[in-house]
Amino acid sequence: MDNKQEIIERLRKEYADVKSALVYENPYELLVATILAAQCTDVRVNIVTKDLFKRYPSPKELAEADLAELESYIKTCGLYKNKAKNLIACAQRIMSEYGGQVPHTMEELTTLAGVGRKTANVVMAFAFGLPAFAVDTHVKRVSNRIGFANSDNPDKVEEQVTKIFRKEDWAQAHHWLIWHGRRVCKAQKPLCDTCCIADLCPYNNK
DNA sequence: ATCCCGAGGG
DNA sequence: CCCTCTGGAT
Repeated sequence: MDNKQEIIERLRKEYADVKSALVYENPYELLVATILAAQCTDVRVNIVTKDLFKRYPSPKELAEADLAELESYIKTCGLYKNKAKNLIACAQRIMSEYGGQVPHTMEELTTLAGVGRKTANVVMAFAFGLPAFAVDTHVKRVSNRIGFANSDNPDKVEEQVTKIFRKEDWAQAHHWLIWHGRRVCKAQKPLCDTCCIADLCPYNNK
């Protein structure tokens, strides 16, 4: 078993129980929550969406939302002017082009305002169970440190990492890398002393 | 001061 | 490649 496969098995074991911090019932809620999550913590998103989805339970209500009112709901998530405008445009397009249903392909999802490659991959993987791999800042940082990727470009990281993990592991691998990045392989003082793959990691051994 | 489960535009 | 958008947590 080569080095990378051993790293994968250790991550699988270490984070066997973890799942997304953004757990939502349907594609609409996951899509909105993921848009709100840009440059914002998952904890803050979960607080905001509790009230948000009472007021806007489906794309229909969100498409008819008043901009200023929507902004007041999501203000604490940051980047709120962009997000509020995008959310309304996004919901309007879901109503007019997709019959009120969130689409499930990369091409369709990325035509929605505020939805880029990362958000589209999250929706495909976790709302529709499709083989997709989303790269966020944690995934990018950890992948580069452990030698699974060699780029600052998220699209390039996605391309490189998806070749290393088996397709059936993509959804879980996304969470392994996120949780490893948050708990251990942190941006600022990574906890290499207690890391489960420290002996195999190029970043720790350089 | 730095980062957070980014996207869009130049 | 660069920049801007943004409040909150540490």
